[in-house]
Amino acid sequence: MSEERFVTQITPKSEDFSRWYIDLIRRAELADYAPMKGMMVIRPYGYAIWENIQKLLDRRIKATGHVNAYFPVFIPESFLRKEMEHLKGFAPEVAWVTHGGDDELEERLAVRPTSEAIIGFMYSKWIKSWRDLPVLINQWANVVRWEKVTRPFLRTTEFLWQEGHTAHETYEEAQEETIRILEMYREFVETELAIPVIHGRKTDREKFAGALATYAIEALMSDGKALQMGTSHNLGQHFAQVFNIRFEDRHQNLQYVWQTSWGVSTRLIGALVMSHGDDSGLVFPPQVAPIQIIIVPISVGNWKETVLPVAKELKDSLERAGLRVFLDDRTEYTPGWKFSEWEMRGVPLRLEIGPRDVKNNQVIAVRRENKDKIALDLTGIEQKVKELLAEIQKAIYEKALAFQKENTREVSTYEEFKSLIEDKRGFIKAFWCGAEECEAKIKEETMATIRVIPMDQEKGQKGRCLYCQKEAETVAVFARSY
RNA sequence: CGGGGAGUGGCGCAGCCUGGUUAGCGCGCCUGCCUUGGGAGCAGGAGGUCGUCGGUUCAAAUCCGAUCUCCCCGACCA
Repeated sequence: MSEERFVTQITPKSEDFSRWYIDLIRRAELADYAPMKGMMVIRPYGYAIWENIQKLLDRRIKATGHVNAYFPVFIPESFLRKEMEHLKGFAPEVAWVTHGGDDELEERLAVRPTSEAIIGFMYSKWIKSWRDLPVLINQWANVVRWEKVTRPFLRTTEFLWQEGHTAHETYEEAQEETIRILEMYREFVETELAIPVIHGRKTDREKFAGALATYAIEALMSDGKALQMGTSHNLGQHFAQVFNIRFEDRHQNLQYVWQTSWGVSTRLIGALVMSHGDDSGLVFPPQVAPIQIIIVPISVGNWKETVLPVAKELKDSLERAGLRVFLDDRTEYTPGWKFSEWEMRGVPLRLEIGPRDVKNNQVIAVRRENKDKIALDLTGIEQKVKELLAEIQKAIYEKALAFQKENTREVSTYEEFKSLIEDKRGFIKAFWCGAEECEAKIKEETMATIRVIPMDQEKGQKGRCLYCQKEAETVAVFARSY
């Protein structure tokens, strides 16, 4: 029954990818449109994923010495204006508060598009000595950017994220932090979200407004387009100079601090959908799945007396083992209906239990990602289920990795590049001379951009620039992107 | 922001061109019976100021204008 489609309200992925994406998000109740342009409601089933992401990432943020705090949602216009390069980057998408009640404000307030400015201001008050450094603060918050084109999770007017903001004594320390976080994001996304990424530096054209350098993790969605999943910026002393964040160093010299900032957002949820989902619906990796195990009792005969008590006991014991379990004992739906429904919602493992299974002291386990069925003995099932979930997590990652590898290609000629980007998309590795002009022309002619310049470049490699044919030493990864 | 398409019970649509009593259909929902190992069946039932505002008309889902929202393709964008 592998090719049968039980869920008919969702456009098949192969037919229309973006329609599939939107249908799925709404049908699976991850999110729904709000009545204001570009805004959405993250529904409980979707928010549960965010909570799992928060929990798993926050743990890592704290483990690397950071602490959480919260800064204001409003930022005075003059603060943003202090840093023109930064403001220019954001100006078109800033939402402004002009009135408090009926009274016009003396100064407009920006609804934060990001918090460098307000945090920079506060840091200037808090940091006086090298003994105050480093400052390692993270905040979980919402931000607003008035985007023209919006899509649920991928780009919405308001979104949730975490933003880390650190201040250091030296450039080297700040750079180390920038890379440490990039690596933390890479490990987090690959381990917990089961999405393989490439990581590297952004070109000047693509970097954060006001940063010295921006690094990013990028993943390939299953339609062959790239999605930026997290960024880490070395801000240098730019904001320190603007907001006068100075400290007296170990040799009694007054110096500007070196800063970083970094973030990931609810876009990660969109990435989960687009990386792992299939024609039957969502596929969630167990680590972040809102429900890891769905128990479906097979309702035949006097199942309420025979099957249901065993199912309840199974649920309790799995919950005691620390698993997220839901027992679907609704009588108004048939087992078959429930199978399809929970597959659509991406639950990684289904346990079916009927009278025959009760008799045999077993359950039928069905994996979401490959639909394999196996019988599991009820005795000691907690351990077996945990192992199975770990296997599923790994299998989902391996599948995505295989896809990424298949769709990462190297080219040497521009003709080859153009035809690949048109038919197959995916990541394309090619030499680039470093000129912004070549980058711009390629984008104009093919809609592909440089996603990152990978960290792991071979030393001393030489080739010719994809566009201008001049000698080049840098390989860049190109793709069409979201 | 430019070009194109679309808004009709919860969802998917028909009706609109050519205005005319009661706005249909499928799915879903409710009640009952019967069923339940891959989205069961039968019977009965509820639910819509046709996105919103205004105009034309004796009469507007239908014609005209404005506006909001969504989708697609571009431009823009950490």
